[in-house]
Amino acid sequence: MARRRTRTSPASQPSAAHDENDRNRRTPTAVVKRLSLYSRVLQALERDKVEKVSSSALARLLGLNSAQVRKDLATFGEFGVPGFGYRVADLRRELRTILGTNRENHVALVGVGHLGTALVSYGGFARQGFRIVCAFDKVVPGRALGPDRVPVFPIEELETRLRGLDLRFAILAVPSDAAQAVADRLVASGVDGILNFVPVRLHTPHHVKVHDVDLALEMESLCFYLKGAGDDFGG
Amino acid sequence: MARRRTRTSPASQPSAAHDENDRNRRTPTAVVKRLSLYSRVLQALERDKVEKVSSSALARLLGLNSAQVRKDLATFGEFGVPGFGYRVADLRRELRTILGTNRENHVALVGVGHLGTALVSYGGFARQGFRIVCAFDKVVPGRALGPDRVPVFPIEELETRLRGLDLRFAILAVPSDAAQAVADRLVASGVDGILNFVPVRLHTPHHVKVHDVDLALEMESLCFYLKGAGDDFGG
DNA sequence: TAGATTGTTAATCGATTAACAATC
DNA sequence: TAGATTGTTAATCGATTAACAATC
Repeated sequence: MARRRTRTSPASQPSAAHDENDRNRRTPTAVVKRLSLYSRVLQALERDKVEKVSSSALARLLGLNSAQVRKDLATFGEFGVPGFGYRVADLRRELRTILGTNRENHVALVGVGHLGTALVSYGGFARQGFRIVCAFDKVVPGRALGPDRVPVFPIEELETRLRGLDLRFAILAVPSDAAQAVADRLVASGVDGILNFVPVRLHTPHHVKVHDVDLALEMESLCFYLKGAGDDFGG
Repeated sequence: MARRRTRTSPASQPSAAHDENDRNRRTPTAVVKRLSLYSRVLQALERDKVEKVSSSALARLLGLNSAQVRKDLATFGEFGVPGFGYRVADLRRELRTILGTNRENHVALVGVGHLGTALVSYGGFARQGFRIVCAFDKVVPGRALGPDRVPVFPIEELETRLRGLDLRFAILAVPSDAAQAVADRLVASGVDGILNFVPVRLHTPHHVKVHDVDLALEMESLCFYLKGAGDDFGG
């Protein structure tokens, strides 16, 4: 586990625990997104029995620069072997540990409308180990949801149901006018990560991480790049 | 319509049409996303009968820097009045024109699984003028989808059905292994904007704009920031 | 006119990339 | 050893922010 190179200034290192939390907080979203991409590519390579991969091969697969790949990976340790590359299985395991996807993560869903219902059955979450274990809505449908028969509880029971669950994630897919109130209740129940599908800026305490997914906004961005590209060129 | 300030070098302007397309292609995604956000905030302000807004008020509402707001807006013209601010209705109209959301945009949906079905009924698209006018799937459900009764056609009919529709957007929500083939057919049918929900990097001609929405990736990013923030602190 | 706020320039900050010594 | 590829430094590029003259 010894480092191959000495640090420029070993004296400047704060305590280890503080160090890691700090690094996690400070790592830019762009880097984290790329880590997830690497992780997924490595999953495919491992499935195909590829044993080693170089930064330039990874870069090519994802349309990135190889220096960027090396830099991203080197943020968290020295996972490669100079002159050789990275061992696929090892690197994948490291990345999953870094991302926290090396174990099953339980998630609550609030808002069982069309989108919420679709998300329960969405295979992509399960594939990365995210498991929706319970759902809440104002109106409770007669039956459990999706292939996993996820139970749906009335929203009034949010606090009591979450109490024993040790669950830190929630997916928010309620109507706009309910979003802030529900978010407050989730946070009070110990949730500190919210994947927010509601087009509203949520106000939450500092330690809570909100990730917005705004489908209409994605559509509008796309629209911008299209608009004009082909108008009125009487071709 | 005269500019208030002279350009540093008026001679350096290329032809107008080339100029605009070029600008659209070069405008960074981050700026475009913010334009959509401004547009949405202005929609709310207009609904609340607010007539004027300053860059600093907009910045506060969205958690941005006021200089950034002014710079973003000034990219496309001089929409403000020094000493006064921006007229809400005017600015909103300008932004919608820039984004291309000042008119109804027709969209095709390919892949009517859980996610596709949810997207048809998702109110957020309709609210910004995006209308899903037809859908395609391998398996055609017995009935039309959602409140608008969107017809679902067999995927074989993609080319013939799209022929007369003057439709430039598509939403892709098919299984991973079908994604590239479907994208190719969409492009061949004249689609040049794809909102891609499939976790696969699509290869398309240069003029086609693909926007990836990767739900599992968003979840993984969130997971990174959570992991570690509270472990093992026997509190 | 005095006060306010724009559009823009210059300074800062951060992220990407090129280059290369270290090393397998 | 010779060839390859890492981790890292320094250079480049782009995006954000501060500051202010222009102007309503």
